This record gives sequence, C-alpha cells and structure tokens, in this order.
Amino acid sequence: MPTNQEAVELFQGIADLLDVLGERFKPEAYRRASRSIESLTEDLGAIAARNELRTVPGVGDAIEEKIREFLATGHLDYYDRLRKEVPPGIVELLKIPGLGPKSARRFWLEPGVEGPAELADAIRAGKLEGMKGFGPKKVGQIQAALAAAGASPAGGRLPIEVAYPIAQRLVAGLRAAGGVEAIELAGSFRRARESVGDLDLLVTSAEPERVFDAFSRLPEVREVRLRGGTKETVVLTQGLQVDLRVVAPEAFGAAWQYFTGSKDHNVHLRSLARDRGLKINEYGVFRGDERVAGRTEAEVYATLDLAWIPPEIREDRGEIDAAARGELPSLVERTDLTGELHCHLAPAATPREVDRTIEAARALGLGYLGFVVAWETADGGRITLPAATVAHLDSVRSPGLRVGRAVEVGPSGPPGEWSPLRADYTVVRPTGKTPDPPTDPPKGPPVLVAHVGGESAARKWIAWARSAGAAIEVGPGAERLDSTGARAAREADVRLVLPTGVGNPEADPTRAVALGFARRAGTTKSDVRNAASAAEVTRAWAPRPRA
DNA sequence: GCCGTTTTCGGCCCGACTGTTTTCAGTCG
Repeated sequence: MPTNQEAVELFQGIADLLDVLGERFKPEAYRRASRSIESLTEDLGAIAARNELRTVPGVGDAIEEKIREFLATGHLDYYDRLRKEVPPGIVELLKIPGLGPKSARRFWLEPGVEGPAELADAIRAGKLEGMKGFGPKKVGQIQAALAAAGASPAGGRLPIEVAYPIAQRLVAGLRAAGGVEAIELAGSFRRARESVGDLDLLVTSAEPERVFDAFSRLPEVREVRLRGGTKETVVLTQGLQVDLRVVAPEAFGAAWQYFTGSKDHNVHLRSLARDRGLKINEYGVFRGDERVAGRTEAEVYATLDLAWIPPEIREDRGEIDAAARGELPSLVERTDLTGELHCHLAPAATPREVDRTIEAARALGLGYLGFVVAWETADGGRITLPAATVAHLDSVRSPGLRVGRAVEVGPSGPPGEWSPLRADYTVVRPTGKTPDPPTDPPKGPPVLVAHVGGESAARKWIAWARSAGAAIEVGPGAERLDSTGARAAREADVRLVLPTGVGNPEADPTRAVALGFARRAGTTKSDVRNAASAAEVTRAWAPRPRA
C-alpha cells in the first residue's frame, strides 16, 4: 500500500502539471490536499477504511476518488494522463528560482524548450531575444539561476535542530549591530516544524537601512538576493535563505501572525475576517481604512473572537474552531517540567561533573535528576560510569532534588539484568542487534523508552510502551520521536518524556526543539511524565541508601 | 477542485519586489 508521503508527492506532482497546463484554481486545490495529507498522523489507508477521507481538509469528491484509486492500485490514471501531456523537463523548470508556471509554459510553447539544459542552450543561442517580458536583465537572472541549480541541486530543507543555532546567531548578530528594537523569528521555524526551508526574521526599527546594511554584512551571509524598503532576502553560506522584514511597532503583531503562518491557517483566518467585514494583512486588521488591531497577535485574534493560538498548532487542523469555542488545549510549557529522567554523562565522568550537573538541575528548579549509570551502546557494547562517580551521586544530599540512577539496556533481556548496579528505573533502547521491542512486557522498575526514531520503529515501540506502561522520549534527531510520533504516542495514551537539557551543554537546541515538537503534537502537561510532581515520578524509585 | 451561520454556484489571501512595463505580469511567501 502506498505511504502518505507518496500520496503527498503524487498530488504535488499533479499540481505542478496543472500549473504548467495553465489551470487556474485546481493546482492550489491539489496543493492544499497535499499539505493536508502531509500533516496527518495516521495512514490514509486507515482513514479510507473508516470512510473518513472527506474529513481531511481539502479532500472532496474528486480527490477522495483519486486517493482510493491510488491506495488500491499504487498508481493514478489521471496523473499518468497528465504526464503524457507535458514534457518532464518542463516540470524541472519550476524548481528554478524566479521561474514559475507561466514562464515555463511560455518557454515550452514559444521557443519550444523542453527542459533546463535546453533552456540554457536557447539563451546562449539568443532564442529568447524578442520574447515579450524577457529583457536582458531577466534573461541574465534565469541564466545565473540555471547555472546555480546545476552546480548545487536541491536547496532542500534543513532539520530544525540544525537551523536553530544558525537562527540564534543571526538574531544575536543583528542585536549587536544596533538599530534593532524588537526582533523575532517567524515562519515554520516558529511553528517548530521538523524541517525549515528558510528563516523569517521580523524587526521593528527606526532605521531600516541600518538594519539591512548590518544584515548584509553578517559573516554567514553569502549573497543578497533582493532588497527593498521593507524586506531583504539573503542566502547564507550553507545555502539557507533568510528573509528579514522591518515593520512598524503598531503592526508588529499582525506581521508576526502573518509571517508565522501556516498558509492554510492564514487563509482560514482571512475568510473569517471577510465574513465580518474586516480585512487582515501584515499591517493589521482593518475595517474600511480604520486599523482596529495589529500591535500584538492576541489583538489580531481577538478581532475574530478567537483566543490567541499557539504557533505550533497553526496548521488549519481544527485549531481555529477550537479557539472559537474556547477549547484550545493548554499546551505543555518549559516551566511545567519537574525533572530530568535521561541524563547521560561522559563514560569517564568525574564526581565533579556530577556536582556541576546537579547545580544545573537546581538552577532550573528541577525536583529529580536521573543519571544513566550504565548503558548498552548501539552496537551492543557496555559502559559503566566509574565506581567513584556512582558512589558520589549516591551520596549527594541536595534539598528538594532527588537524585536517581538509571540503567540503559537493549530490549533483549529483562531490563537491567546484566548490570551489576542497582537502578531506580530502566531506560530501554533499541540496539543494532535487537531493534524490535521484546515480546514480553518488562518486569521491575518503571521504564522509559529512549533513542527511538523513524516512523516504523516508532509505531512498534509506541505499541510496546502502551502495553508496558512505559514512557517515550520526544525530541530532534533520528533517535527521538518527532511531532508525528509524539501525537501517535499521545493518541495511544503513552506518556511522553521531554529532555530538559541538563547535563548536556551541547544540546541547547534539544530542549527547545523537543518542547516545540511536543506542543505541535497537541501535548498538555498531563501527557508528559516528567511534568508530573516529583513525588509522583519518584514514588516507584528504590529507597535511598543511607549516606 | 473545494467549499458554504450571507452560498450547491461563484468565489478562491494579499502584498512586496522585480523587470519591463506606459499601467502591469509574474513570482514569491
């Protein structure tokens, strides 16, 4: 059976083809359906089996029919027919920055160009001269874009944990340059999407020119792609595009809302506004010429009688209706976290490092801190912290902070059996030898599943965690649940664990990104194991030995 | 092709920027 991702690509492909064929509204309809499927947390096949495809936003009679055909046969006649009408290279042209469907169609129909390479040849041969709307400057841009596309294919999306430190540096750089009053990040970064295609920065400033100049001169900026009175677009050395916009303070909320998106969320808001005789744009909410809101996001939402909606769930997946009914979930906050359950130290960590970590936990106000004292590595090796270090963490008496021990093992044995060390609880991880969950539920102390990522592994381990009463860790990277996995876990009534960042100074993005993923999945405090009270979490831990 | 507390037909977010334009079209987000 085809995967959701294959359906996403199928409908995107149809949209591109329809675009080139000159269709007006169908392409957007297929893109809408494609985005909608992309944000599903369940297989299309399962939804189809329940006869609920029409509940997916953007799916109507025609697209439901096409999904069913695709699920049943693995292909789609309609798509195959469209592909016969358009040379494959014409769709490739759409990927060239600055070239859209109108231009691609004209190159195809007028000089008869059927792909990027042919277009480059046609330009060199002067075949575009005299084409209306394509003067020397435009042709030069296209030529440069074609060359750039050939040199570095796919300017793909960046994982958010990779983009995170880049974004922090850009913000810090702009602040240091001066002239900046408020500065915030928007776009899919703010919505905590797993990957970002670009970064959106929003600034208020009395001196936009000064800010743009400073932005252009940041060390990571490779080229300035465009610059106007209110926005500047640059490309960073590693290829990421960044948009910087300067807005007036009284419009900051409207602009932040607008540039945070998502597109579908904004379109929905706008149609609500229209129904009320209001107009929303990035400058504010207007009744006629009168601005009625715009300084803060909450103000903008309030004009539509909506509560402020957290950015992580602005995907037009029902959050607007929920806000209208006053039924938005109260999403987990950083300050809800009561402790850390998965703190790794270096294999040769000293007692001093234990103390430093405990200090960090105290600074965050955590009520418990579980150190992994022995662990099985991904390739089946075994590591135990130095005896003096383990003895030291047992001896620590820190008022208000309960220190615990965890042992991290593969799923093969009864958890913890191989370890000579007492453990308050067990962390289970898939290993190279045994990536699948054990058939029997674990016996003994409470269990946290960590280092699980990837769609199929996540599915299996969520099912196991459910039967075992275990929790699963959320966060960035291939070894933790992303927002889709977190939602699946939540829907299976499996508790989540969020990293606090304690004990891992390198992992600044980890804590923030994990929290974003959890919120994106609609997670509330009660879904998170390490947001319960310290007493509740540590109740099952072994009694402390006397010092 | 989708969608509906104004609609089952007639709409479909809206503005910045660029280049090529004598008033606008295309692209992008």
